[in-house]
Amino acid sequence: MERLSERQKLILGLIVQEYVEHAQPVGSKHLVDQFGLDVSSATVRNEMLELTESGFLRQPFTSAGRVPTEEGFRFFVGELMHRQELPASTKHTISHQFYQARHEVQQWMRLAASVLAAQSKAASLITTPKSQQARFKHLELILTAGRQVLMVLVLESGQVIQQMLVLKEAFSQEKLSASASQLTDHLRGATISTLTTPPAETGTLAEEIFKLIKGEFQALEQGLGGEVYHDGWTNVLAEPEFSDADAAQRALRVLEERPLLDTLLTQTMTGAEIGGVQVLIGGEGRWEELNDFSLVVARYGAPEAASGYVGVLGPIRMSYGRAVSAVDYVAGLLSEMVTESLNTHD
Amino acid sequence: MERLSERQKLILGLIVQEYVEHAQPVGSKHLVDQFGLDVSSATVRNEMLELTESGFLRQPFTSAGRVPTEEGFRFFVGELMHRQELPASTKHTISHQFYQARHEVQQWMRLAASVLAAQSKAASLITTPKSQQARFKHLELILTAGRQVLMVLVLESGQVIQQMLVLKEAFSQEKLSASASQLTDHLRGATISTLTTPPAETGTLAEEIFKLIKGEFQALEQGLGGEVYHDGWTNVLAEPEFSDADAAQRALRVLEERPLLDTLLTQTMTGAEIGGVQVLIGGEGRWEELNDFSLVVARYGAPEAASGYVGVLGPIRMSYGRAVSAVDYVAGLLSEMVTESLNTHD
DNA sequence: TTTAGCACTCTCAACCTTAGAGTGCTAAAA
DNA sequence: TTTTAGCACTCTAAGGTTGAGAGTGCTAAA
Repeated sequence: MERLSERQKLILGLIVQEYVEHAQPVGSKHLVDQFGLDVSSATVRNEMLELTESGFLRQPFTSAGRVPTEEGFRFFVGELMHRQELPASTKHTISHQFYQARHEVQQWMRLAASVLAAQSKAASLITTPKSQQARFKHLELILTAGRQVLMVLVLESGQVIQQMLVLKEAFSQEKLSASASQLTDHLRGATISTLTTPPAETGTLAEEIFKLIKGEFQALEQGLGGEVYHDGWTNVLAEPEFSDADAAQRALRVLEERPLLDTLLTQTMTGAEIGGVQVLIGGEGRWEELNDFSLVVARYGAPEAASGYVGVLGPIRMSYGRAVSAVDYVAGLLSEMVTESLNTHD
Repeated sequence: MERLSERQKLILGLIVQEYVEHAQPVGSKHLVDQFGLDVSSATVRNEMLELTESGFLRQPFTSAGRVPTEEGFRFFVGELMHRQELPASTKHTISHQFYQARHEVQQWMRLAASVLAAQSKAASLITTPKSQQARFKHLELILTAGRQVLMVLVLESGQVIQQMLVLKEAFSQEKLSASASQLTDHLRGATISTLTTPPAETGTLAEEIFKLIKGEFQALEQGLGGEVYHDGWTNVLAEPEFSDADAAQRALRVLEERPLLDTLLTQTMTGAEIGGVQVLIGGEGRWEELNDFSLVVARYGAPEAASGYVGVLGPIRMSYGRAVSAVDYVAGLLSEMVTESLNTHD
């Protein structure tokens, strides 16, 4: 891939900008008129020809204007784009809302989905924070009936896991509470790796519960079972690229086929730091569900504790500047929320 | 509205059946050929003319076949439809899956959404069970830092509410546990109406917590804060009536605009018993979001305890026989789950 | 290296035409 | 009285044609 001249970069950038706004091929004359370039349309045409040969632009048909290719968008995002920060007043309002919702994870999630959809004008996707490194904090056992017990497991991340158990034999509430408090003392701060030695002799109630907790931790480790919050699909269906029913279906498949979303996220985010925003443009040839679409994702959370993904799905000609900063900002807020709830639970 | 002859009912029924299957206007000749009627197409035409005049059928244009009107579908659902029960083997598989998911409300919900979408071939919508009449069961207070405390509130419905509190002054974990167990004893089985007398002298920790619990119950009473699980939008986007982007948008609005869904549900279901399936066809003139769409809803849960809504959204020409029995069956299963979790928690 | 000029290509919208489906009506048949 | 055959009529959907216009690539001059 040859090096682009400054003028070529300028023209590519303007074409992306115009195309993002109007969803229509951009012609050389239009470009000169619109931006008052001090070269003629013929010159622009020559540059466009080169950009086309380099693979950054293409013509939908012989005599239409140019449209950026996936490659073109990728170059734009990588080198040309400048972030469009949210206005300070908007940020202020948003963070205030988050502050008010600080007690309820559900509420952050909904709020984050809604804010992100509104700011990026695309569809937002957010996974619940999941303890990569679940740390034990507290255990309660509540007798329900006979051998049935409700186990409430509190993690340091603030996550509460409830699980109905059927024990091998019946115990009184006193016995259960005693075991729970014994285990709470013994396991405080334990992670999956330090969760190897049972706290008591084999065959006891405590050992039985211990095994169940361990199972729960293992399931958590695999990242199974999180919810996906989302919003803004109506935004995105208004875009012309979704007027094709098939396109809309492909996009929604990302939401409804959980394994697809999981591989999409893990493969896109391998190697990315928490806080780093990744942009997946047009499926990169590997994900045909994302043809014509792009995904802007970040990971949020507290390293080594709990983290989730937050992202935006929109047409390939989405406003990346806005999407990236919106995702980044929301990811930052969510990270704060997670960290805060982590600290206050210590 | 005049009375329909048996033959008119037959013809209306067949037209609905054909239209549901092929999404295209049904002509008189086609009807005779397809079903081997022992009258001529001319006779059928005469009947169709009357049905059109009565408002049950309409012609999209002068010389197309007939399409059922909303009124026609309503008559069909009310008087002609016979339910298409799920095969016993399918039911068996489904109830087995529910049994395995019985411990986790999240999992029922996901499972129910997925099953319902698959069986009805439409989009499913399920609200989490909400305690109409929240009954107190158990309280835990877990010290986190300083004056910050995690309150875990368990309801008899099995619902667990977690809430971070900041107390007016700091207490030890022992003190908190004592208060929690005191309140648990005092409030066992209490509902919002019996939640009037504080358990202790004013100014104590217990009284402070009591007020918070009361606030929590009041929020619950208003039915605020439930999640909506859903699935099968990709099914429904494949239907021709959704190929129009605007139509797809209108349908998704039902999912994303929470107040819309709430009024839709409450207004449709007023007066309906738990277990009764309601069918809202084409918005009935009141809901323009539902033009061309129908909603099949039931309420599930345990009366006087916790209940939610389960329903299906599809094109107006959906297979009502299948949708109604699928919704009914899933509502029944969910009711069992709720009831069971209610009993085991007593 | 840039630009004016120009022939060329291709789409899109508008218009026309035609085939065919399905009707409603009429008058005869049952 | 009800049913049916026959038929003229209406309207759509699909296919084809046309012209305007947009935007190009090339050439040759600046």
